[in-house]
Amino acid sequence: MQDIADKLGVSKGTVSLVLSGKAKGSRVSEEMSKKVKKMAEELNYQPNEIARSLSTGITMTIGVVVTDISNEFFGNLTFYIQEQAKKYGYVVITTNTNEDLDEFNDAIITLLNKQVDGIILVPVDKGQKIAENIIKRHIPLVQVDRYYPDFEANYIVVDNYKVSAKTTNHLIERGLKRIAVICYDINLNALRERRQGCIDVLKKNDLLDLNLIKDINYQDQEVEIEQAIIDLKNNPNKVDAIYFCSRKVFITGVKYMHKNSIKIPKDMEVVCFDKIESFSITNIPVTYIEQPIKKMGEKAVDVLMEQIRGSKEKKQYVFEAELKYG
Amino acid sequence: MQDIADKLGVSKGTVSLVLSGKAKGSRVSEEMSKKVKKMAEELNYQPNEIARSLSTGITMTIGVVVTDISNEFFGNLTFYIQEQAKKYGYVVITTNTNEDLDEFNDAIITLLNKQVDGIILVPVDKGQKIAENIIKRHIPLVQVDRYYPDFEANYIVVDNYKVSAKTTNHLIERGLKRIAVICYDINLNALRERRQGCIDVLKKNDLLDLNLIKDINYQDQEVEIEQAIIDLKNNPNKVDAIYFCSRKVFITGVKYMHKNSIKIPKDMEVVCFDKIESFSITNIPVTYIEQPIKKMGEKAVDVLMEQIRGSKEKKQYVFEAELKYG
DNA sequence: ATATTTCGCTAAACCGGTTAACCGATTAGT
DNA sequence: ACTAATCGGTTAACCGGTTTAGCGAAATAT
Repeated sequence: MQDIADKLGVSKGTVSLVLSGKAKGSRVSEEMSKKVKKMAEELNYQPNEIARSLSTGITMTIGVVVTDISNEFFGNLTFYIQEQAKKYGYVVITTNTNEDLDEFNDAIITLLNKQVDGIILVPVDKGQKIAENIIKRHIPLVQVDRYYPDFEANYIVVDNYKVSAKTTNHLIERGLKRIAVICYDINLNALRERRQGCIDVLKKNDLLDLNLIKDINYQDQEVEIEQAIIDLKNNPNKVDAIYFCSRKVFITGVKYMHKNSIKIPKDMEVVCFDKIESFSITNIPVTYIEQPIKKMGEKAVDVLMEQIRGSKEKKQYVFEAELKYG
Repeated sequence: MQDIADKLGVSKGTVSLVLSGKAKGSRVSEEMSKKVKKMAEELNYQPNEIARSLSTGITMTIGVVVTDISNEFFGNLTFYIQEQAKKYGYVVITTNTNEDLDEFNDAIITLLNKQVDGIILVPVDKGQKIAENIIKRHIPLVQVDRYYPDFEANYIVVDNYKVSAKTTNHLIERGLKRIAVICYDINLNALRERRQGCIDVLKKNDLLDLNLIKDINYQDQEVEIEQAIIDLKNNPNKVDAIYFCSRKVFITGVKYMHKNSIKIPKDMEVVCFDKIESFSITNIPVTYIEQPIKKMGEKAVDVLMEQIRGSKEKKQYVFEAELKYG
């Protein structure tokens, strides 16, 4: 910028005004604007956005904190967030928590120090205190997929309870009676509601058998899920269906059903919370719940942008997930 | 920082030395260090990394440019890159090209202006000129998955030709004779080599039938893949197997095989380049090629870090992919 | 003709850190 | 006892932009 100014015999300020588009307010002559732009082109000037950020306090960067970007659900969510952010001229820094509190903390501290303009995050169990630091720093924040109940912040989620209840009802109407639920024991509303939605409907229909409700620890899921499957297989009364509360438990669960020669759907039917791209390559029938991932990602960015632009209004969206019959 | 200095009646420089850990060189007394740190704690001081970056010219940020982060392969790759970068204290900005040249260009310009310390990218067809801008700016660069042939830059890839040839040989040994190949028409070595590896082996065994080699346009893949499947089904001489050159063609292809009632493996066998997580939920047997994604991601970061730290030596790694029998 | 605006641009402070040069007071060396 | 090195810190320039206040000249108003 100084180079351009020197070559043209003008001041750095003038160059800045032209190049940042603030010359319009009739502050700089058309003629000078042209000259500056031409010289910038010639010298192949590339702005240093770090300097700009320091000066303006705006980094045009948002932080995204998800559980695990290699997970199909979060990969898709992040993709749509990125594409939408791009429309606003924003760039995103993504980080993974692996459902771990320390990693969640590190991610947030890093993002805050990097001076991101806003953060979209997937809450981690017991992480509310940590998330509050974001609010304290007055950085806009949007929660997706889950949210902390008594936390005054934006969120975008689906109605997990409702769709789980609906799904369970659907299974019961089809004549299935002994329905198992396999769900992470993570104490976050999204998972809790999926589990509870089933349980409540089962109870109402007098079909609840607590032996069929399996809670899985995220870190030990491989072994615990296999054990759950074996348990269900050995249950004296035949189990009719298994409701898997997320795609990861589903994949692992079905793997062990195959391994233990449980035939789908002959022996048991399966339901998966989340659509999996490769359902289309498998020939087992699976009932699944499809979340509007694209809408969620885009809305998360839209809400975040409103907040970045100064809105103080808290937005809390609950989308409907769709039940698809396999 | 100035606040801390004022409260303590010392200079900003001293505070900086302490907080940035450069006080060790016996430049600042232990006593003063303690006081500064304590005060920093009390005031809940959080460094502004943007300011630091402007001053040092180091952003501790790397850029990653992939085709599409929601794709399982790139999602995994990005995940391992992020985890490895974290170990170096680095953060990553990810962007998607969707295999589009303009988006590739935008991504790179954005990253450069954001002053990233290095870039890991998945090349896009015809993008070499664009990628050269990175070199011109003296920003370290590592290509993954593919690379531009006459481009003096680092890369991390697998031996696509070799494993494709090996796979084809394996199919032939098993008695399969009419082997089809479905591959994107993208003019990048990775895809070309996968295709050519098959073709060469088929030719050598006098089994090559060009009608069975299908080239797919990335943007129109849905229709073109379906057409290819129908073509193969209607081929007067039964086709024994289809080699799909990437996971996305595979998923789409198998979907249309189901739709057109082609039984796997009875009617045709299938081979997929890339492992898919949900192979485990499907009961069709699939031979697949597993790339060492984790190693590739980690190595990409390691090489990039070497370059960031000043190494001028170009590193070019070719890993072996593994053939897995379904 | 003089006062007031407007125009087009410059000067300089500022964002929040880093760091090289420097400086006075001790300590060490001969 | 005099010089040199070390210690513990300060000062101020610098990174590369943005932005406000201001200034001389030209245009307009009175």
